[in-house]
Amino acid sequence: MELNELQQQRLAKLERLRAAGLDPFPPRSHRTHTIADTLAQFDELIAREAQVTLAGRIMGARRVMGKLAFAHIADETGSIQLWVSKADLGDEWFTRFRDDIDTFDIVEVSGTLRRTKTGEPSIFVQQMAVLAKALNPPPEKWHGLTDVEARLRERYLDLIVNDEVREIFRTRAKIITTMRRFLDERGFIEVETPTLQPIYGGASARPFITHHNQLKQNLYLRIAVELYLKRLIAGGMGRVYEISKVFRNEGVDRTHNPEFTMMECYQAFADYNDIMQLVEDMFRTLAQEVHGSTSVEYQGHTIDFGQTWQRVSIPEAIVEKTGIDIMQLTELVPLQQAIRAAGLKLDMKPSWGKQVDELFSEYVQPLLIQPTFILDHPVALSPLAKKRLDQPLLTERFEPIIAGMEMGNAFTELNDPLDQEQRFLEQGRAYDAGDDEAQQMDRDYLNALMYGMPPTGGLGIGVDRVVMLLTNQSTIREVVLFPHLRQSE
RNA sequence: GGGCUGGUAGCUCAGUGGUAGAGCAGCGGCCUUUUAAGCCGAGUGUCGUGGGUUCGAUCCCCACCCGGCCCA
Repeated sequence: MELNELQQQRLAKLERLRAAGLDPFPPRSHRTHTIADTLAQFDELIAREAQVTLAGRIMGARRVMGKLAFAHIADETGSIQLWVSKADLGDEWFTRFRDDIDTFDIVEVSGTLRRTKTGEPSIFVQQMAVLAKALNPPPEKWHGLTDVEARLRERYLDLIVNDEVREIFRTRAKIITTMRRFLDERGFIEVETPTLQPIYGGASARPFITHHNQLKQNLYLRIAVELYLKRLIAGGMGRVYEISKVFRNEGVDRTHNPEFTMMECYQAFADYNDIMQLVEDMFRTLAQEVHGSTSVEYQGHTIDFGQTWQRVSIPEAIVEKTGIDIMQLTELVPLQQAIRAAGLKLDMKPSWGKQVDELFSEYVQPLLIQPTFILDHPVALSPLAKKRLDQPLLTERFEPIIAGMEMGNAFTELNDPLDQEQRFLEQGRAYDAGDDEAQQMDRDYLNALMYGMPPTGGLGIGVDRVVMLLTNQSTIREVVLFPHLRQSE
């Protein structure tokens, strides 16, 4: 191990502790109270002159003044001041605290509780022990650790010094717990389906490929959970859900990480209208649980989950914002001509469906701040969704959009195996034509549908984006503990 | 992938074609009510990496690596 000067100084202190017969990494702590419990019961503990033993990391500066010193320790529940006097602690340990114990060391202290003259709750330390010597020094005490790259590469340090980061991940856990309880209470059964899949499907994305050595078989990391969950619906499980990582071989930006957490749920004998209701209820519940209110501040906007969401079909929304009527321009070339004629700055796409998607993503989606269901996606973009009976070019599909972000995807599931086969074949043609996000033919899934799958509503929610929304973060990397970064060495 | 921008001490940052700086932290000394404690003293480096130009490069040029912001 190559150590810099500061690390070597700390190592020398560690060796001095060992030389004095102390274990710098003893196997266990003997704390009697967490810091939060201590503070909650503070006056009562003072009244009966209780001896408490607390454990935590020394945070901030140690303020040593000859025969008296102050410091703070923090555990996972809070922080408290140490009053360290030579008289109480004794010469040997006072000197040791001054010379061989550093900021970031994890220590155990025993003593009684009092307030200082400024009223700050403190433990008057009579005994001290080292629980874990820190060899790495802390970052600067006033500015802290702010460099984004350093924070993410050493997320553990970020968590030690940045309270708000720890708070984001507490909230993330609460969101997932609440989501799970919400679904459990509605009779959904949580299931686990394969991460390693011989055929990938359920979304338009490129997969990661891996290899099973013994089977001599290539496998894909799942890009979605969808097709396995619908096999379960065909199998008679009426309501199922899964919360799991999915993997998409795509770039990294403000709203994308190559692995992310997806919640998917499917409900038999429901349609996409029922699912819209479910989404409204779920987000209202999440906001209420996290913020105690149905209204949420996000990046300067107040998002209101207290009322029914707006519902706008894609064709209507596009006409409204751009004047282009995709229902009148149902071929690629005329649509692109209209886009040029309207002077819109837009990439030209290889198919009508992709062009509609591009038009929507650029000129409509960013404007949708309040919770909105965007409805009726083109069939060409929705190979797993049921067609609208009245408009066969469109499907019974919706995407929940909040703060300009696509939060998920849902539809009335296509359960006709013959139509599904045609859709897969069409996807295959798209793939051959160069669309590397097109879906694969899944014969086993068709086989499941051939036993009959009830009319079903399904939903996928990007959990990370929900966490962004409810923790007011503008980038996904702030809500993922270890977001993907290139290797630094 | 493109444009802009950054990488200098453990951290936060300044800086210049002529032997590299500050604050904080750390180190030595003094100090029994501190809260970014105070006072005195000494030290800290692959200036992202590799080439090039130059008498001399951290600085100028080129390539590359790793970030950030914006665009695609």
